[in-house]
Amino acid sequence: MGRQPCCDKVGLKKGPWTSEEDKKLINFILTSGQCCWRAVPKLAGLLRCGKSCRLRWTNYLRPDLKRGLLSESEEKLVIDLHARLGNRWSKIAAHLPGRTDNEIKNHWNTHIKKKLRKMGIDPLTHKPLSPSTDQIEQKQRQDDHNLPLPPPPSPTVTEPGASVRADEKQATNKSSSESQNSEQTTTDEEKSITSSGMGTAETDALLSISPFFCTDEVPMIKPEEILVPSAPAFSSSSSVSSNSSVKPEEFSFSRMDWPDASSMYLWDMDDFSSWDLMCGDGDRKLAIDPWSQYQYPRSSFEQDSWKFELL
DNA sequence: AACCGCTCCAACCGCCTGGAA
DNA sequence: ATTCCAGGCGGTTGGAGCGGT
Repeated sequence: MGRQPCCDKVGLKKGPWTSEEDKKLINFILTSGQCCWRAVPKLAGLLRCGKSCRLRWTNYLRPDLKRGLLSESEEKLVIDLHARLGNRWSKIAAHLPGRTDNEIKNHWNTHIKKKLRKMGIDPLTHKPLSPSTDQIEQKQRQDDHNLPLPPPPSPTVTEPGASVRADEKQATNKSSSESQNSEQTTTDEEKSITSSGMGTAETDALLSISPFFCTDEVPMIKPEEILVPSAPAFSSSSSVSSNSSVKPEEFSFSRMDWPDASSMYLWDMDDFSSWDLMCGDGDRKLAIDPWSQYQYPRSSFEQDSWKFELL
């Protein structure tokens, strides 16, 4: 028996979200809280499936999201966590306030993997690339550059047609199964991983010896500037959506400081500069323009009765 | 200016999991 | 014990943006 689709897909919109849709979703979530995602599109007046709404919210619209490239320290933490947890991005994201699993996954695939390879580190095993792995990586680079491949070696040496991706998948599965096998220990490991405890000795050593591991293109965000929400309703992990019924009263924003106004290029100001949704009751009002936290001085957000907590 | 190739990331897809009935 | 459902998760893809020619 086949699984039912998560929603009736007939007539539903797909693809990039418009600012109008974002507004509707944000307005709905902030006024009604996160309830049954399947019901959200209908209640919010969106022609989207609930899953799409959930992803849009958790990966992009959540007010506690930190934007921009990962900082050096965050990258190190991701590398360290990946060495311990494998491709369990949501678990990794849980250790990086304001980051989503999707974001970390993308950053891993587009930046960190390459850096590690340049450093001669296998991004799957976090160990120095073996000669055989080197061959695979070379093949990968050839693939990347669309160079013609040499004829496949004998099947006993390397699986013909075994792409790096398949290889990675195997490793990922292996990693995953290993992780599952060691679920008990993983939990313990996770307990031992904290934001302040970033970087295993190996990772630090690798980072320090490599001339290639350059994070200078990354805007620095000081760890002490990272704020986690004080209300449990908005944990930084992607599992936040499991918390149901977030009421505006329970909102607390993390502070996302940007070095200067030039960082605002990240936002499409044409889309959002002009709207100003408000919610709340009585005197307690909250500007729910999620971007406003980047546009206004922090003091703008400390003057109301909303809770903010600086770690 | 036009084309091409590459990079990056938002969004989608399908499977998995846990809880309720 | 079984089925169904909603949410979560990880892998993959499509297209916008950018730089090079």
